[in-house]
Amino acid sequence: MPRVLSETDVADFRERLCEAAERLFAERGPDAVTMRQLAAELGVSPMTPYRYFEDKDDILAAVRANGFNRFAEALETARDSAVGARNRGKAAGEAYVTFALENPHSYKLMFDFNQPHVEKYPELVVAGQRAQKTMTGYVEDALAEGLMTGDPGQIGMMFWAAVHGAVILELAGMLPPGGARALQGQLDATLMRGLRPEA
Amino acid sequence: MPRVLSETDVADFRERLCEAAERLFAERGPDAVTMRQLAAELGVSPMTPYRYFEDKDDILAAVRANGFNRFAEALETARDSAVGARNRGKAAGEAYVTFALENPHSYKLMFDFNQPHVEKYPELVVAGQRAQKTMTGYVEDALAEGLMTGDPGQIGMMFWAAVHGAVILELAGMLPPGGARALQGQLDATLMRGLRPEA
DNA sequence: CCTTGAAACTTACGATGTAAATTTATTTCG
DNA sequence: CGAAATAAATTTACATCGTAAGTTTCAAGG
Repeated sequence: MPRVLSETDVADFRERLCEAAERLFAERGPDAVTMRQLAAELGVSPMTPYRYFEDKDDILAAVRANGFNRFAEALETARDSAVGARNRGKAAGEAYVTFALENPHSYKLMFDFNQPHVEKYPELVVAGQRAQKTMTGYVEDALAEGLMTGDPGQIGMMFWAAVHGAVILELAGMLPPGGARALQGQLDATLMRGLRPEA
Repeated sequence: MPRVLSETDVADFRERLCEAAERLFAERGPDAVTMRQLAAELGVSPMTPYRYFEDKDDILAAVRANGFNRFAEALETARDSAVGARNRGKAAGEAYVTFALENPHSYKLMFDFNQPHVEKYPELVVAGQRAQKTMTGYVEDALAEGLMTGDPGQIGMMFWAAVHGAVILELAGMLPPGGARALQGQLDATLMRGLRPEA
C-alpha cells in the first residue's frame, strides 16, 4: 500500500501555501501571481498544489476566508476589551478601520466584489458572516441600554455601511492618509446622535 | 501618400470598441474578455485595436472613465430636477443608488480598487472627480440654508461614504434585493438628524 | 500609373492555467 | 526480505492569452 497523506499533512500544506499566497497577493495582486510561482515558493513542482486545491480560484477563496477570520478575530478582541455598549461599539469601529488600513491588501481582497461565485465556497461565506455578526452585534446591547431606538439589523447595517464606505474612500486615495479614522469617528458620532431617542 | 486616419475616424473606432467592451465586460467581467474577442466584435483582426489603444489596461481605463461620466451625468440630472437643498440631496442619493443597481457591472468596474495605476490615466481621474463633485456639492447649499452645521467637505464625505457602503453591501449580496435603497434612505435621514443644528 | 507609407493583417513567442501521462516512493503482503 | 500496488509528485503537453515583429494592402500625391 502506498503512502497516504494524513489530515495534518494536508492541513499543513494548505496553510503553508495560503501563507505564501497571502504574501504574494499582497505584494502584486492575485492576477499577477501564477500557480508556478506559488509552487516554486514552497519548493514543489507546478502541479503539486492541485493535489491540495481545486484550482487557483480555490486558493483565492481560502486566502479570503483567512482574511475574514483574522478580521473577525480583531473585531472580537476589540469589542471584548471594552465595557458598555457605547464603548464596545467605538472599540469595534476603531478596530475595523485599523485592520483595514494595516492590511489594505487583505481588506481589498476580502471585499473585492468582482471575485467569482462566492457561493461555491461555503467556508468563505461562513467567515464573512462571522465578521458581519461581530460588526453589528453590539447594536443589540446599545438598544437594550436605551442608547438608540429602531431595528437592530437595520441599524447594524447602517454602521457597517458607514465604516466600510469610509475605509474605501481612503483606500481609493480620496482621503488624506489616516482620514478614514476621523471620518469613521464622525460618522459614528453623527449616526448615534441621529438615532438618539427623542428627549 | 497613404491614407491617413482622421481624428473622427480614431474617435469613432475608440467609441465603438468601448461600447463593445462595456457590454462584454458587463456580461462576463474584464478578465474573461480577450483582446481577440473585442477585435472580432468589431470585425477587425486581433491586432487592430492596438492602433487605437495602448493595451488592454488602456481600454479598461477608457471604459471606467465612460462609466464615471455617465454616472456624473445621472447625478447631475437628478440634482437639477429638484428644488431646495434637502430635495436635491435626496434626489442625488436616490439617483446614486439607482445607477449603481441598474449598472452593477459598470459600478463595480468604476470602484474596483484593485485596478492598476489609476494615476496613469488622467481622463479617468478627471471623470472620477466630476462624479465626486456632484455627489458632495449640494452639501454647501444645505449648509447655506441652515439645515446643518459643520465642514462641507467632511460632511460631503460622510454622505458619500454612507451611500457607497450601502450599495456595496447590496452588490456583495449581503442585503435583500433593493435593500440598498432603503438603507441609503435611512442613512441619509439619520445623518441629517444627527447634523441638525441644536434647537 | 507608379511610388509611398500608414493602416491592417498575419505570424510568432513566451507565459499562463491545468489535463494527461509518467515517474517516484512508501506501505503491506507473500 | 523482495515485489506488487498505488497515492503522491513530477513531467510533458496543449489551448489560450497579451502583444512584439514582420508582412501585405491600398488610397493619396507626383
